Amino acid sequence: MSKKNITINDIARSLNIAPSTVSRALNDSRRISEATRQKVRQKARELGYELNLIASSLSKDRTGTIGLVIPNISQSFFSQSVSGIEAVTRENNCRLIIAQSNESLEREKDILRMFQSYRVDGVIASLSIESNEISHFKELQDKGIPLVLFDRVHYGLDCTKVVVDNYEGAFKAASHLISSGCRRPAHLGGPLKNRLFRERADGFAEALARHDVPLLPNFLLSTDLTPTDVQDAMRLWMNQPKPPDGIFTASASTGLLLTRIARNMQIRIPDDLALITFGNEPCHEYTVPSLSAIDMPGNEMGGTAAEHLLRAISNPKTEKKLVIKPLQLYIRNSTLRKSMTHVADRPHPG
Amino acid sequence: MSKKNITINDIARSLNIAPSTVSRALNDSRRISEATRQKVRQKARELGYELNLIASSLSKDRTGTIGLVIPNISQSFFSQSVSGIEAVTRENNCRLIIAQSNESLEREKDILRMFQSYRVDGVIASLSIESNEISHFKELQDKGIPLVLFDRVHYGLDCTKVVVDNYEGAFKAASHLISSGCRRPAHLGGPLKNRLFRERADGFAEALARHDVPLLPNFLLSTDLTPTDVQDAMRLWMNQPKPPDGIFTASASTGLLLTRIARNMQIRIPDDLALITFGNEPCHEYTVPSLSAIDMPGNEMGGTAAEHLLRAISNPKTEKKLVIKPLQLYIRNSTLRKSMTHVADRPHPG
DNA sequence: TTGAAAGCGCTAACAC
DNA sequence: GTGTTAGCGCTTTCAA
Repeated sequence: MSKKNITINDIARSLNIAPSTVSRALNDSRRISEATRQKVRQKARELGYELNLIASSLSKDRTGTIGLVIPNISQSFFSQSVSGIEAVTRENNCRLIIAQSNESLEREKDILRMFQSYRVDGVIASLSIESNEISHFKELQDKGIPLVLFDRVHYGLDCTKVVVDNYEGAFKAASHLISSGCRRPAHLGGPLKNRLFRERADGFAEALARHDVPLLPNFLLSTDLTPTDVQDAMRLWMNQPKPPDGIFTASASTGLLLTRIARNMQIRIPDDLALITFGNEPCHEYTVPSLSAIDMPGNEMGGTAAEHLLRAISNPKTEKKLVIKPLQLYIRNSTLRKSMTHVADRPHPG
Repeated sequence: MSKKNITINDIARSLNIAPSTVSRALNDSRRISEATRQKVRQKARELGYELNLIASSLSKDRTGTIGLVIPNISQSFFSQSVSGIEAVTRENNCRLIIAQSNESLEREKDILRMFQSYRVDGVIASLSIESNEISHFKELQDKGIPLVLFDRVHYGLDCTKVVVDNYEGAFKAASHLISSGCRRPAHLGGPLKNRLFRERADGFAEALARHDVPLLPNFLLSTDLTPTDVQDAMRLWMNQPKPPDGIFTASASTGLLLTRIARNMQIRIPDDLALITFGNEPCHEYTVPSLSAIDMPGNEMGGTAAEHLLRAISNPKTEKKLVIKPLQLYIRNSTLRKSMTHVADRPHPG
């Protein structure tokens, strides 16, 4: 029973003017008299006219839509990013298509194909774990579609990238462990083929070196951070005569898992083992003890990525930048050791 | 430097056939010879042709896109729903536009307008808290756009709705409190103008009645569930001579808040106070104690909603249904009281 | 089975 | 300022 949609032709006819005039009136063109502008807008409201974005897109060869690919929307970092991106796109009234790669390269390729078919004006992406190969992004760029990467970026792509200083964040985290009294800090890291994890590992190692704390054998692990990996790492470490007294993990979820494993192993945090994670989930405040973390400014990173993309869309010659966002250290109870003051449970700052 | 996009005309020209033939070949029409079909597909691949969905949508008057409005993607229930919906839409190769209302009615209206402009083929929605008024959805339906609601539904709308049995879930939760030994259970509920919260409150009350447990004065509160409300409720209850010995909260996040407040008030869970929440967040497993919950099958609800919508799109005469999904009780440590066995920390079933 | 032609609703030259 | 006209890339009659 769908009422036929009202078109500009309907408005034109009922006003005895040309469709193009209606279009101009509706688009706030300068070459239109105020009188007709009013008249048209009035009639449009009266008839319940809604612009057909599809037709408009086809003739303008711009859809006003940007595509977003993220690995997984349920990680709070990414859902924050989405909010940041949405805020900006909305402000510039441009639409957003979101798709999850679920960490699959195949899916990521599919999504980009879909975006191309959709003729999105630009793409924002955070790479899947599997994406070592990036030809699909290159193809996208070859078609002239602007691209901005954030967080999980690939330096082989010539585009604006919004990242955090993983090295510095890891350095901060490790330094914090040390200043909390840890003398045997360990790092549970991600796959080193990934630059992001390499930087985190390097920052960790450098902090130890800088503070004259020895990096013990096996105390810097690189794994895929699956639950099994985490379990194995803990077993390996805790079965040593002298296990670590502090752990810096390369991902937020790993930290949560660690609290559970530690509890089951009867290891007390922070007394036996301090813990700090790269990445901050809301849940970090609710665990016992609450978890210290390096917080990644998802909202802000998303916003910046979107701003850069919009700029690149309106001016393809826009310079490509590497934007590095600052990281903040949230100190909670998981790194407050015996000797130190206890911080009452409360929401983290900001 | 954008390579011009290849069109079916390019293919047609280079093959010396008509564009319409190319279209038929590409769309697996039946009225095409296998030979030309092959030829065309071959050439298309060769030239790197990608369908222009915009043009296709305009001429078919179907976009193959459905719009999704949810209050907030960062609640795990909703991000699960998104996954469920995505799985189904993807299978039927149809695209998804996601937008968040952020619990704002104004924003929700905006989004629907945007969806109409986009000519989405259908809409799936979960209402914002503010959406008592639903004229914007009625307008959508008047334009012939199929609508399916899930979880946060409005019974004034004539459309398929996918919900859980809130009454029964609350009944289960309260019964569980009672069988865990609570004799003074309380309910921290949401705004009663909202049917969903009314049902939860009713289910709670009924369970008490059924088990001959008295519902004490002020032990069934209706609030907006803001952090302040939760704080106030706890103060009210705990200052009583005989405070509750078990709480059933109407939302998952409220439960998390409660654990913190309880800890600060030196109230032990579950010994002094058992706790169970309507809604289950991943975080529930990591709190100490872990939190018992009524789990809402987000993934499944989303999937069902999507299936129904697709059906309604392909056949507008499809019967509108009320689908009620079963709820599951996850028993964790927050309701395992002194007398009872301790459940080791581990991932919940399933 | 294929081609020719019209049209989806809008925009943008180009005239007047 | 406004109208005329010609597309945007595809689908879909209708003929052949």
